[in-house]
Amino acid sequence: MALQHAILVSLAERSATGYDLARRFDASIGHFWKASHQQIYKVLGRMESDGTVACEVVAQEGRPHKKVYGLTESGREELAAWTSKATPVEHLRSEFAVKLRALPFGDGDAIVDDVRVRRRAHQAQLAYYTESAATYFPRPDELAPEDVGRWLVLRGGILIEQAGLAWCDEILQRLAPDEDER
Amino acid sequence: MALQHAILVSLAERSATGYDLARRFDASIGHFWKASHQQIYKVLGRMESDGTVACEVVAQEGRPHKKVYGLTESGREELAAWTSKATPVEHLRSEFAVKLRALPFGDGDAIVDDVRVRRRAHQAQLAYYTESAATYFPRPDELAPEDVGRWLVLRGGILIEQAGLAWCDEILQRLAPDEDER
DNA sequence: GATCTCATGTAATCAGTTACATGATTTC
DNA sequence: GAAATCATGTAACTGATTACATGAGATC
Repeated sequence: MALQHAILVSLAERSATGYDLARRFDASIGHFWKASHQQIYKVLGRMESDGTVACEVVAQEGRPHKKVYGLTESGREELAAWTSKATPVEHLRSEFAVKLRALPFGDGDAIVDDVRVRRRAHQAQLAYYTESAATYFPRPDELAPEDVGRWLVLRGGILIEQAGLAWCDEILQRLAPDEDER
Repeated sequence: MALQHAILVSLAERSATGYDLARRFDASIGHFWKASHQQIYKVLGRMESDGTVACEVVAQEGRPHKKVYGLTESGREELAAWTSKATPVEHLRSEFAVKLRALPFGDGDAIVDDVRVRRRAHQAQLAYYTESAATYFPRPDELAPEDVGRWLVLRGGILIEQAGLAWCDEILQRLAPDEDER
């Protein structure tokens, strides 16, 4: 149940509505932890019962009312406690790797097409991270202490996407060596 | 429901009991797709109902009887059909990245310890893949066609672990620059 | 007139984890 | 005598996805 902790982190950075959180889990923090709005509302509800978050209902003109959530003291404690205990190393789970192993039993051309799609996705994501890094952290050697975490996360994204891209390139070189790697 | 497809691939390579599959999902294919024996038995049961696999009960002396599963014609078709349609690019999900973002709100020293544990895990996994590659594919330029998939999967493992290792090193350099990276 | 944004949820289902259960043989 | 290996499962629970639901205002 790590969505809970991801929400704690996000609310620690800034209070938000469920809707706001859903958007964050679609971008920024969402690049490393996806969550749908349904799931977020459910977990937020439980967290409110637990007392780690609390909300204030804000009425608006011409817009639905909204519930702005923020961390409680207990939420801040929970977050600190979570950082202080080790997170088990997650093993990777790659449907794509399974598919590669299915090469002798399946459709090679379709798999190559799939690799190309994947390659483009890695490329796009890498470009996005690289741009974000240049925009938000133009001087990585002079980071403010509160920015170090975000910077390191971005670096991780970049390294992982580069690895994914390199993998795709190796695969294409093997399976479709004569073709352009567009 | 991709465990189903992982099982199809594994049984296509060689018929097996649920127990055998559980061991494979603990090693080889398990490096890219983990599954417990409980889950495997459950899914195998469903696949038998669906008719993609069939089993033969084999009695043994001094050992429990066993059910040896293999692909049916329909299973082989299903596997081929699966390879022929694109697999959606899975987004990464990293509790570790979330934790890095929690740096300003938590226990920096504990997080550094966590990074060290992770670094060692990546190192061990990388060593394992590298050794496997050297043992099973000493001449990667002269691979038999049926080995290409397994080789490419191994390469992916190596690239991903290298990226993970590099990430850990960058993090440690930032957060604990004076200490030994043991 | 259609689609997008803001804003909240419920219900059903599926996938995965954890705990529980059994029992013989082989190795330390 | 204890632990590991072989071999099979059931049951309860948690986490995540998908489908369904509503409704106003803003933009194209």
